[in-house]
Amino acid sequence: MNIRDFLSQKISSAMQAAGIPAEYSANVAPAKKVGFGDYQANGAMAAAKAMKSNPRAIAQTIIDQLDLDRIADKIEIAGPGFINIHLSDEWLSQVLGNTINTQQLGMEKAIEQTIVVDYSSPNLAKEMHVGHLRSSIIGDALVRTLEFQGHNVIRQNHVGDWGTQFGMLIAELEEHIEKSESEDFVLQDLEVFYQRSKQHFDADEDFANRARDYVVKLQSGDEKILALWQKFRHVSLQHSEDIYQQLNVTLSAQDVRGESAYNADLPKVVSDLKQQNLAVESQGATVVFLDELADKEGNPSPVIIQKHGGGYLYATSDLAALRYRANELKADRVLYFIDARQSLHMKQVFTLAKKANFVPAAMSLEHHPFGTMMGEDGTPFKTRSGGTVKLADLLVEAVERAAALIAEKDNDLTESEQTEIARKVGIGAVKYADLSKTRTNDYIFNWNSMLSFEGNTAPYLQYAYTRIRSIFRKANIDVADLSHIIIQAPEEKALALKLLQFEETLQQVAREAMPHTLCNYLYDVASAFMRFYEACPILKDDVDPSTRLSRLGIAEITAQTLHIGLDLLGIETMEKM
RNA sequence: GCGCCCGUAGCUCAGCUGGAUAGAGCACCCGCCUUCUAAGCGGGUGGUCGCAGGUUCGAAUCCUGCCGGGCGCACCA
Repeated sequence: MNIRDFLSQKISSAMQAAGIPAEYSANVAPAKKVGFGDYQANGAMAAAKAMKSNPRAIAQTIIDQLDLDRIADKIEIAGPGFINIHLSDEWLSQVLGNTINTQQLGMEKAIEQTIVVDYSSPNLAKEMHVGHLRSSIIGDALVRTLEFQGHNVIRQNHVGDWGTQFGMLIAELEEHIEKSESEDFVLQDLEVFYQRSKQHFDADEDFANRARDYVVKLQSGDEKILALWQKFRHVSLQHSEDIYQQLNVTLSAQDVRGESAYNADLPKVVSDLKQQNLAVESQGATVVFLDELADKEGNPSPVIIQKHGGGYLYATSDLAALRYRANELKADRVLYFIDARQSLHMKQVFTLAKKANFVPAAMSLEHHPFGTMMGEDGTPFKTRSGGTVKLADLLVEAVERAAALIAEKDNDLTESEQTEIARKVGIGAVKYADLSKTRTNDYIFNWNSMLSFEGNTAPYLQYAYTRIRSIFRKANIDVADLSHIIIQAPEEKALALKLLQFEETLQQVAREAMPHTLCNYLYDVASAFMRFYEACPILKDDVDPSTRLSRLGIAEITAQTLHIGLDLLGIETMEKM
C-alpha cells in the first residue's frame, strides 16, 4: 500500500471535481511535523495563484469534494493553504494489519522491464582496492531492489581483462616459467607480481618491448599468449569472486563479461561509424566529433575510437558493450555505476550510441556517478604509507574491529556466535557507512563512527532487529496467528505510519538509484521502533492479550521491514547480538 | 580557458518534483535499568544553509554573478 499515491489520487480527483485544471498536481507529501497531521497536500496554493484566487478558499473547495470517510478523521486548512490530513487510527490499523503474512511488504506492481546494471567492473591485473567498493555495493543494492520489484535484472561485470597491462604481466610470467619456477607462487599474490612486472617494465627496455609485442599478439589471438592470459584472468576472477562473497555482493562468474568479450566487434564498431560518416581521421587517429557536446565556441567534443597505430580505446569497447546490451540483452534501461570522474566519457558514449543508432532511441542510458572515499584529512583514502588500500585488508580489519567491540560487551554468546556476529557487523558497518551517504558526494571514511553502534549505522539497525527476535523467542507464539492491529499509543501510530512508507521509499530508490534514501528510511523505522519499545510493553504481565497480539504484529512487521530492507542493501541480520 | 560536482551546527551527514519554526548522529550538559537486550530511551546547548542579487504568496532547494574546494577536458581505463 502506497499511502502517498493513494491520497494523491483521491485529492487529484477532488481537485478535478472542484473545477481545477488537471495540470495542477495535488502535491502530497508526508507531514514534516506532528502538529501538521500525517500527510499534507500543497497543491491548492499553486493552483490558486494561477487561478488568481484565494488559496484557502481553493483548499476549501477541494476539501468539499474530498471523500476520505473512515480514512482521515480530520482534514484541515492551515497556514496559507496547506491541506493537512490526519489519518484515522482505525484505517491505519487495518491497512497495516493487511500486510502481515501476505509477503507483499514493500512490493510495487511494477511494469516489468529488462534492466542491465553495469557495476563493480574492476581491472583484473591487480587486486581489488577501496576504489572498487562503492560501485560494487551501490550497484548491488540497486540490483537487489530492482529484482525485488519484479524487474528482469541482468548484471554485467565489465571487468578490465584486456589491456596493455596484460602484456607486461605475461612477459613477467614467461620469464618465471623459463627459469622453471613454480607458477603458483607468482600467482598467489597478484599485487606483488604486478608491482614487480611494472618495475621490470620501467627499467628494462627489452622487457618493455616484449610486453608491447605481447599485447598485439594477445589481440590477434596468439594461442600461447592467450593461454598465459587465461591464467591471469582465472586467478584474478577467483580473487574478485572471493571478495564478492565476503562483501555479500551478488555478482558471480556468469555475470562477468569483460572488455575481452567485445574484442571481435571493435573493428566493426569503427567501420560502422566510418560508414555513417561519423568517424573521421584526425591527427592519425580515428575520431568522432560530437556537435551535441560542443563547448561555447562551438568546438565539438572529440571521442577517439581508434588510436594512431590501430589500437582501440575504452570508448570503443563501451560502444560495443552497448550494442550487445541493446541487441542481445534487449535492455529497456542500462544503469552504470561508475566513478563521477568518468561523467564526460559516459556522456560521450551515450550520445554517440544514440546518434549512430547502436541502441534504440527509447533505451534509457543512465550513468549514476559516485564520489570518492576520503580519509580523515579529506584526501583520498590511503594506507599510512600512502599506498592503495586493498579491499581484502579493509574487510579483515572491519571484522577484527567488530570482534574486539563485541568482546568488550557483556553477553552470553558462544565463541562461534561471536565470530559470526563480528563478520556481519563488521562488513555491514563498512557497507552501510558507504550506502547511507548521498551517492554523488565524496565521503569521509571513519572506523569509529561506522562501528560506534550509535546513530545511523548498520549495528543500530541490526540491534533493533535482534531486539524483536528476542521478543519472539520469549513470546512463544506462532507468527501466523498475528493479523489484527489496534493502534493506541502515539508511538504505535508513528511506527505504523513509517512502516507503511516502505513501498514509496523503494520506488524512490529504484527511480533515482539512491540507496541512501533506503538507509535513512530504515533508520527512521528503527528509531520509531526503539521509541515504541520503550513506551509500549509487549510481554509484561499487565498487558492485555489483544494489545499484546497487536504489538507483536507491529513488531513482526518491523522485523520484516528491517530484514528485507537490510537485505536489499546487501547487509545481513542475526538473531542475537 | 571551458565543463561537471560540491559548500548546511565544533565534527560527520539528511533535507524528496520550491512549502509552515532548517533536521539527525557524534561531541558536551542533565535525567532513565529489581520489569521484553542500556549496543537503548527522554531532555538541553549549538545554524547569517559560502557571499550577493533575482524569480515567487513562499527559496537550503530554481536562475545569474562572485568566493572557496574537488574532478574532468585527443590516442590510459
